[in-house]
Amino acid sequence: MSTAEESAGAEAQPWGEVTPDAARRLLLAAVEAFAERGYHATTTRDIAGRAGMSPAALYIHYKTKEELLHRISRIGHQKAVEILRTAARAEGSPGERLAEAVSSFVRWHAGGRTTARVVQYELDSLGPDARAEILGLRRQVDAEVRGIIEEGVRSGEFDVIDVQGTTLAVLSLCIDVARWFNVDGPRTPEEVGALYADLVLRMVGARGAGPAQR
Amino acid sequence: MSTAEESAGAEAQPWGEVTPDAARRLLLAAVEAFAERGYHATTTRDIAGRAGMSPAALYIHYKTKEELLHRISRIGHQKAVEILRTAARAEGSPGERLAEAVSSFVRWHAGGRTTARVVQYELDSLGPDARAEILGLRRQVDAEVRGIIEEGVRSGEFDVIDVQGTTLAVLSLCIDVARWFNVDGPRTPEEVGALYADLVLRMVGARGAGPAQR
DNA sequence: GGGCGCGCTAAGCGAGCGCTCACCCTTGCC
DNA sequence: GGCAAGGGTGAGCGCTCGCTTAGCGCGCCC
Repeated sequence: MSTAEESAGAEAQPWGEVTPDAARRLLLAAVEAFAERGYHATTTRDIAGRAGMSPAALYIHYKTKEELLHRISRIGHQKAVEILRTAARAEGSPGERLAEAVSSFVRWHAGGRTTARVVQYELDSLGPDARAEILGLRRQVDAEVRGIIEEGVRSGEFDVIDVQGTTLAVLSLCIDVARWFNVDGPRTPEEVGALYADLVLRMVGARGAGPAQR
Repeated sequence: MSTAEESAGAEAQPWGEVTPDAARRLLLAAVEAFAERGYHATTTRDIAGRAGMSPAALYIHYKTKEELLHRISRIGHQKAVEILRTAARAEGSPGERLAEAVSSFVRWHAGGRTTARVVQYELDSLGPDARAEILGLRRQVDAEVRGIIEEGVRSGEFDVIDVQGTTLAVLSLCIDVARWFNVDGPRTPEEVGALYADLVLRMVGARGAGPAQR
């Protein structure tokens, strides 16, 4: 599996596990291109060009253009699950863990916006088999967040009627960051993460949430 | 055909203003196709086929494939502005108007998911001029929601630190409904609208929000 | 009732697509 | 030095794309 050099917040080398160096450069170029123009509008010539290689070089490392997207999507989703799982299994109250889950998840979507865009918005471009595999990872993402919220409800710290609907809304809020976040905009990923953590605590009716209590 | 799906959202005649009948049929076919596969993955032959016409017929009513997207995007954004403006200018407290704005906006995204998908996610497929025009409409959307929140803050009914950031989050939450909503899923557009209105009132710290008080 | 214009189609153009293939370099092992 | 192996390239295949053009049928006005 992955090396244990993981620390919260900092993605050291996101694509370090892609082993032949040329394959990693191609994958990185594909992430950029897919995020910028979308999967279908990206040509294999464009990907190879960004990686400084000829169009044919792509097919030495990947069978098809779709395999590139599949690999990107799988690695990205695994990273998402890992981020949420780390926050969910940390110590602290459900409110603290939910805040940490949301803020780190948002930081990932804002800071690695190119990757997150591909991961979250190009799912439909995958074939049926690949999509089915990725949907399994998405269910894990949902389960981690739902778990924290359920715990908070059980302990009385949260006040939520529709747990599944609220889980969906929380994830939806985080994921949509990848659509609108602008690196040149006025907010840093950290600021958005903090704002969103506060908003989510309010959504679940966490005792002590909001600025009025300070 | 699929015109029946529009009835749930109570949109009377969504594309009534598109005047030559064949042009409207082509536009409707394009909305379906763009929503299903994305703009770049949709062929002009597919659009014409869905409308029951030959590929060349498209170019009698539209100069290019992009003009179709532009028209759809403009009409859709105008509808979005209209929905929010109606709610913003209604009578009632800021909380009541914000709840109505969110629930009707969400109902539109869920009930007319095909249209909303194209409107919200295919903006980047437009050329620079068309995109600039649409971005103007988006600023109006933002201004309507921000206006309600500012009013609630001024009157003391809401408790919000970052008005612009919260506005962004509220709109983001509504818009992302178009990504995940499933017509065959367990929730109706009305249910999602009601849930989201409640969540948003909690986000702005509205006095009296949340189920505990009900 | 003949000419005209409108809405539409069949056929096809040039371009660019995903992908393949024959061949060329380097590298490392004997 | 001989040579196999594998990463890389230039050229190009078959195909489909967005879009164009020549022409057809038919309602309408004089």
